[in-house]
Amino acid sequence: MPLKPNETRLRAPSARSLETRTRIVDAAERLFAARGYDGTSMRDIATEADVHVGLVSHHGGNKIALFHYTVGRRAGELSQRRVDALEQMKAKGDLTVADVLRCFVDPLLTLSQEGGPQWRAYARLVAYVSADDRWRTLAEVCFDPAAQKFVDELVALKPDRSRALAAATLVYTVSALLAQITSSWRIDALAGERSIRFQQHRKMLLDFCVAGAERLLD
Amino acid sequence: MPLKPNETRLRAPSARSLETRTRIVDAAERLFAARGYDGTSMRDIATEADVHVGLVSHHGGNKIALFHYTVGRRAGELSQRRVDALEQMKAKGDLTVADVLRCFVDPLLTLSQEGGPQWRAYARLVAYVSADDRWRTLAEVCFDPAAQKFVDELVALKPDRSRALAAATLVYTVSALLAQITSSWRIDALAGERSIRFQQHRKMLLDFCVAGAERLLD
DNA sequence: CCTTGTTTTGAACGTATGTCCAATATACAC
DNA sequence: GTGTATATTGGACATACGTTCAAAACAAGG
Repeated sequence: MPLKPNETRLRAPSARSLETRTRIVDAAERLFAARGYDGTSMRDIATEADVHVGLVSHHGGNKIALFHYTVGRRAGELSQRRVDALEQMKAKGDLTVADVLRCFVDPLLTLSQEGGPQWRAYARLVAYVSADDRWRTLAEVCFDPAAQKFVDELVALKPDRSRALAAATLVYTVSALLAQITSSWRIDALAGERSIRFQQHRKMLLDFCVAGAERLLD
Repeated sequence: MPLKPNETRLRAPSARSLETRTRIVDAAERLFAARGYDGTSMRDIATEADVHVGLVSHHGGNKIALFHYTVGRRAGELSQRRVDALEQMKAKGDLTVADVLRCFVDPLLTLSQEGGPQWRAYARLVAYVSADDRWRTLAEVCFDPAAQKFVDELVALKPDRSRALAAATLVYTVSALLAQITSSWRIDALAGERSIRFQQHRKMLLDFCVAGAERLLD
């Protein structure tokens, strides 16, 4: 996916230029994730990236193109990790419903926790895009292909159940996953405890979703 | 909760004035729900309400006050319906975990489907506020008191389990509920079916969440 | 009808926005 | 070095924003 569409160049971008590009997109990622599309101005991005305003347009195209690129940049890697995990699990032997959900949930959950601040920001961005109807087609392009594969896998595992049940399972699981990423503080607040450990959160999330999935599909 | 704080009047507002107020807040509710806070301008609201720009400020105060009021306006009624459902269920006999979740989920789910277009918009607004960290304290004020009661109820039902498990149960359930409201089209899309019936969606949601809750709490 | 308080209008304020363009600076091929 | 394509700067553009205010229209009590 090109940063600017129809970009015809005679020379390859310099190393410095590529670094600037990255700084701009990283800044956009953080701000779009934190404040949303409308809450983030091109000037905010320029300031965050420590760069002149015109440069944001020069490297990222107009605002909406930059947003699309920012969302799409890591979408491929995320999907790849999910599908890879699924393939590896399949190679090991027969799949269970729990395996399928784990392969879908774990990559984003782990990256958001241990993939550094940019992946943490990106996970929030995924939640933002998934929640807003305005980005519906963008979300379909970026995330639905992988999601379809996982629904297919669930259907293959439980061929006597309707596809609607598998689809609902995945959507509820995604929503709980994104809630875990964006609102784990809320669980802590309602629990009256201070910052429950990550592995405990992960276990609760997977237990909840696996049980729900088995109820719908068994 | 007053629309404008510290409003000192010598006369009661006229019927026409009250109707204008309602038109403005209803318009704000629709637009804030559809486009978010930053995506909605005061002029958008004025146009949607078919009213002069200055009137929005006059009736609603500044933008943030209007937003707070819009979110808060139906929060009380929603919480009341939830708590009422819980009390009625308790009066009937011993509660189950499934009962508690149903009492929490059903009011918003039913209102969003059968409460008219304004409640449908409000349900989306709740999802928007719940998802965005920026409205964290607003969400706490509007929704946490009722949520706490439901966590308390789960804890009372399963006193040997940690409060963190009950809190996680409720957060995951809320996220799935909001996903159901805002993204049921996504379930349909992944399922490859056209508009599954509301009652079927409701049953899938409750089955999923109840199973997850029982796994975490039993 | 006239007074008084409220609702509505019209229009302006300063500021922020996205986008664009001429200019300068930089990097690289020859 | 010289020339050329790219990267960066500075600054402008029209438009949109939230907010404010004086004046006009309105409602109601005396």
